[in-house]
Amino acid sequence: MGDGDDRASDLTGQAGAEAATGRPAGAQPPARGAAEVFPGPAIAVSVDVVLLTLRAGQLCVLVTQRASPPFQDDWALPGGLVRVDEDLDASARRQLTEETGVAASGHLEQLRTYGRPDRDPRARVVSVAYLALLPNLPPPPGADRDGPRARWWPVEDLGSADGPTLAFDHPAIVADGMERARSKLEYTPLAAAFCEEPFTLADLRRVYEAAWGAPLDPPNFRRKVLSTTGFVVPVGARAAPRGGGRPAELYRRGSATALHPPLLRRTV
Amino acid sequence: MGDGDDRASDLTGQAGAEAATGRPAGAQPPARGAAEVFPGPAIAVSVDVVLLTLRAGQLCVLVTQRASPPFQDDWALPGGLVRVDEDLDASARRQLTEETGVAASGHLEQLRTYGRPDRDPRARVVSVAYLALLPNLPPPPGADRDGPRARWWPVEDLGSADGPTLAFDHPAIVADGMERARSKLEYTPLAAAFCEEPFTLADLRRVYEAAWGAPLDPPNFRRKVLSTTGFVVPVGARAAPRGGGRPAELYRRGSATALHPPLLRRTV
DNA sequence: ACAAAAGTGTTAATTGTACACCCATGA
DNA sequence: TCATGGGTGTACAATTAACACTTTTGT
Repeated sequence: MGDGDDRASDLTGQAGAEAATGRPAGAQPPARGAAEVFPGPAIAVSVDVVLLTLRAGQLCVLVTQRASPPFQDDWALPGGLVRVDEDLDASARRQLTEETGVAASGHLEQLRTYGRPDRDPRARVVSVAYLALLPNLPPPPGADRDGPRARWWPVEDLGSADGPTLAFDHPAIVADGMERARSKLEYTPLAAAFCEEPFTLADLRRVYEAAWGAPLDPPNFRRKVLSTTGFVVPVGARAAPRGGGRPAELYRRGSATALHPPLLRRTV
Repeated sequence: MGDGDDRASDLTGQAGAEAATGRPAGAQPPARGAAEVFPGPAIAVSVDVVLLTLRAGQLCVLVTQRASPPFQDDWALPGGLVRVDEDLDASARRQLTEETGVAASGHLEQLRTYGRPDRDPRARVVSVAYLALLPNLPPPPGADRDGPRARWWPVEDLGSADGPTLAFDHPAIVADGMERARSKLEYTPLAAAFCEEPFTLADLRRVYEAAWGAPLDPPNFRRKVLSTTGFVVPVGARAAPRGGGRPAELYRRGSATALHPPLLRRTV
């Protein structure tokens, strides 16, 4: 190992803390912050949340408009610095609620951590990205409040000219979040996270169709879903028909966490 | 949002930096470290690497024995602090090489980030875990050197009484790494990362059998693999037979990044 | 010649796909 | 009674799983 360069890089998970601080690592009260133990320039830790929902048959992502440089007027994911005593998951929920007023119920999972040294021009910031999925929310959350402007953008518009310009490395984060969501639809019952309970099988099918951009055969979809135990459970009631058509049966989310066999996309 | 609590938590990805520093965020040279921009207690960022390999038909993980508290004499994953100007991926490769002498070629991917506030008793450390897969390495890397003792442990022994005690939250990290590897075998050609080139289809099959703990039918496995374009490419030679039996054809890794259709485990 | 491992062939069972058809409702 | 969407039935295609059989080597 080393040829004299900083031993502090050896710390987490193994020996070496006492080399960095100059005293035995074990004989001290638990430190409250890393700065007390590891001197030198620090790295900030933040979370960013990719919140996806389904609105009018389109997959949409929540973004807020930046009020100041860098990337002024561009659009950014909700997020912010993690507090010293705060768990990462809790931080993601907090940022979502504080910044957009979205109740942080629903599905939330860690996506990936982004740490390119130049991803934020102001400082070294490592960001833990989260993926959140919610049913359609009646009000565009956080719009016309005095806080940052927040709005939904259809993911379809993200690359196009009339779409938003995303700040930082958020284009890559959103793309990764989309891909995660799309592929998790295949082998988990996650599609139901986009549906408000109770929902119909057509609601559920439209989630897949919006995410994959291809129509699915309703009869076969129905059989697939119902043959997977624990995907959905019937609620014993029917939806009010809207504009003709037989009323559909209603379901709620089941207890399954994985789909066997998976519900595979046709082409790739 | 806020009722007076720290606006600095609002920083990354949106407005608020100037609130934390007291000057415009855009009108300054790029900061070299977050500490200059965001005062207050810092969070340390580290990487930990779950390095898996196949030895004698058993899936093994590389761990080093801790020489000092906390968790003295327990076993820990190779890892350490990320440098201020260092990319996360580069840091993972560096730690692996410095600490265990393992050439960081081969597959390396980000696994997940672990950030429970109490996961390191010394300080708040957020750790970005990586998963590395390598073919069997002739010498137990880093063994009988003056550095930290490093050795392979069969993952089978991890839970048992005669197995190692893992430090910190490393049991969970290793478990997550195993599960990631096991499921990626299904839908990516990652199994070949465990094989030294050139390899036989029997070598490849043994990877699946070790990871999933169940035998696979050799004829059907062969057809599956060969029918997936880009999984493996024939090298045009035969292996030397070992102790009787027809010599097997040799292959090397192909260019495919995904398996369609996937190679699914029988039961779950 | 026999054992062992690689590789080929064949068949039955399972699963996926396409689409015809019936059901229940609003207009 | 027609249009619309929900739900059932069914035949065909594709894939998988199981295993018999042939090939090529070492002993």
